[in-house]
Amino acid sequence: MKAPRQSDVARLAGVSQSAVSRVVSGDIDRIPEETQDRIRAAVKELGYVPNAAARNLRNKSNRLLGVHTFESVFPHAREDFYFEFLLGIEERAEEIGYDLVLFTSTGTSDGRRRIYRDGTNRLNLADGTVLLGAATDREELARLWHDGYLFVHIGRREVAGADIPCIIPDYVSAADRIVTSLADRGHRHLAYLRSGIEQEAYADRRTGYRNAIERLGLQDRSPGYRGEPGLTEEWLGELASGPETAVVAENIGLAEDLRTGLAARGLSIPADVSVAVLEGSGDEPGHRWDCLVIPRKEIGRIAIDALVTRVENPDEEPVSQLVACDLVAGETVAAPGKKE
Amino acid sequence: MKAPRQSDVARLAGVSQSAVSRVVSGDIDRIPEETQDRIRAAVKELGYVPNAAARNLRNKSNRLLGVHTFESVFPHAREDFYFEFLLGIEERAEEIGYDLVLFTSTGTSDGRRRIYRDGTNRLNLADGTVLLGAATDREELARLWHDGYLFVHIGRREVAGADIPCIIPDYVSAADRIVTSLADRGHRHLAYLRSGIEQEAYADRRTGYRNAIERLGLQDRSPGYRGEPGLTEEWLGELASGPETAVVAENIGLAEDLRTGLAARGLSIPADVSVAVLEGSGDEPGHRWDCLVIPRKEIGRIAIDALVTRVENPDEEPVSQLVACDLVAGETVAAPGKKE
DNA sequence: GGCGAGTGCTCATACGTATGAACGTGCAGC
DNA sequence: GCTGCACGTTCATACGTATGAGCACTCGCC
Repeated sequence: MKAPRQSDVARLAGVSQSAVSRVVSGDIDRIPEETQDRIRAAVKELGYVPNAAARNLRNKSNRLLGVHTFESVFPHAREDFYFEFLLGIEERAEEIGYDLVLFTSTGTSDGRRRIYRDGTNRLNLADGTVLLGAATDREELARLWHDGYLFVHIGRREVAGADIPCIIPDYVSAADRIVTSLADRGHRHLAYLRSGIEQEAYADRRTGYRNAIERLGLQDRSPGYRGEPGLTEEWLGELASGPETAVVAENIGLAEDLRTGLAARGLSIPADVSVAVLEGSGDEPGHRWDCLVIPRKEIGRIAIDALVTRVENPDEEPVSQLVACDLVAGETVAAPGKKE
Repeated sequence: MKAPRQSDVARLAGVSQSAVSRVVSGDIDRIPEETQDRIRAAVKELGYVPNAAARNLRNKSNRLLGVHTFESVFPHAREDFYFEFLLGIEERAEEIGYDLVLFTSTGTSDGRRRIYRDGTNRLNLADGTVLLGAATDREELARLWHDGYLFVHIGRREVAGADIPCIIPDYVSAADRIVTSLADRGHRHLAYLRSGIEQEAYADRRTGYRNAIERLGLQDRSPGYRGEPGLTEEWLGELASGPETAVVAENIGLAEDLRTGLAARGLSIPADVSVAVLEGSGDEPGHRWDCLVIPRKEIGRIAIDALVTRVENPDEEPVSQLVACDLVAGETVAAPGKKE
């Protein structure tokens, strides 16, 4: 009942184990057709299948790529956040013949996931790993990098002293282009509605916004991208009474709040104020925001390719990649409204 | 730069490789605290992590569970079909400290996935595998079983000569209860709307339906569950002119078609005809069907538990499990209508 | 003092594969 | 007939781990 080995096949075919190994793994330069056939017949008869663990031990490659998130992979609240990335990851892995390991064994009781646990890094089971998720643990990332482990991260992550290879949605350019398109529509006075999130992706949004404002000589006064995060009454008041005709919001949640707040003041979108959002809106019901589109599936595919490149050329310097985000027109941007 | 091995740790700690092995794998009965500490310190200093392949080769166990579908795991059209199963699978795997391998390397150019490919069964990399999906390949399933590979299948699958261990949504009972509830509402003449799908899950629906009809002495005349599949004009005609006051449809698609067909004849649901569906309807927009609920997440969890039980007790007879489906009330069943 | 029972550790081996080196054989060329 | 060479095959080993068996030593007890 035990699985047959190469030596079993060899005995049946009347050859040595190494001959079998050569045939099953394709190193057949010096093995005549006839012997090959005999070996293949024996393989078939015994139902031999190679032992992956032994192969891996012998070689050093697994054709196994890891996927690690610091939260549950199949997510609950953040469903659309991960899902599309995974789509691309799976699709590309399948195309190039790699399997995927979902690291779920690293869960702790508090719902977070740790890579290192009692000193053990389970990730080393795979040839390399794609890391993703909002809740990245910087310390672990740094340690992983210092250990020389092969990985790429989806989304930009900066850690002092480490040069993390990332696949980065180009928020800088997207934010710039969104501001530019508002300017093209005639808006000269903008406001930026920021969240409380301090993360590279948000820093990039702010950079892109600021760049465009300065380059185009637009006005971003109060409330401004430098202000306090969140949507306060004070912020709304300034916006309502100020000259701003357009708002750029960091994410959909903020934009929704903004709509409510404006409505309470008798202002509507986009008649009075145009609003663009620096986040993909997906297919949520309700108004269609003017926003950017993160090509998540594409990014997943690129991440796999980048990882495999690293796996196959371990000595080359890792390199981060920018991925362009498209802009999508919605119903929330118009020419400057009556407010002006 | 190469990953440290137990022998490296051993040298540093001034002990033998086997002592290191004993400590890292917890066999410490006869190793004093002090030595353990020295070894652990060395482990930490070198950043030693066990080599999964070697462990697996030696042990035969990996703490790695496979997930194989015969279609793309992260699906496109069938999104909700797989997704909830995966949720449960991941959740449970995390709880019990196993990792998951998504077998994506087995894709063929035609979009299907094969387990066996040029004689190699990639699955044997994992300790065991959860198989799921509508497009199960019977032949591969049989071969897998005959090879003694450890797996469980989500959904009932029968293959001649093999006793496939399955986690089975109890469609028999659910269909029975749906008919019973229709009878309780006063319906005596029912019709069954069948799809063209010939699969165990549909056979079970039909069995449950027939059981209840017979047990309760109800009438299922034309068009009946034995009839031709699909919704034909003829079928509709018989229904419209016959005494039936309720229809049990095999799936949502059929039910939607039925609604359209009835409307064309001036009949509405549930005023004229009550309709219950033998499939979960999810959160689709539109009318809320009276239907059953497949506890997909729960089934995913159970599948993992069943698989792990098999992995840990390979000698025990594999056993299939039924999982009860709840019924959910919608807006499509009422007391027998004016038609009667 | 001799013996049994623990304690702390090491030795040696097996798991299944891949592969460079080596070996034997037959044949062509001088 | 000896050398060189291509061909077909096998030998031997390494990959990193786990573990039963075994060794050396100490302690307690009669």
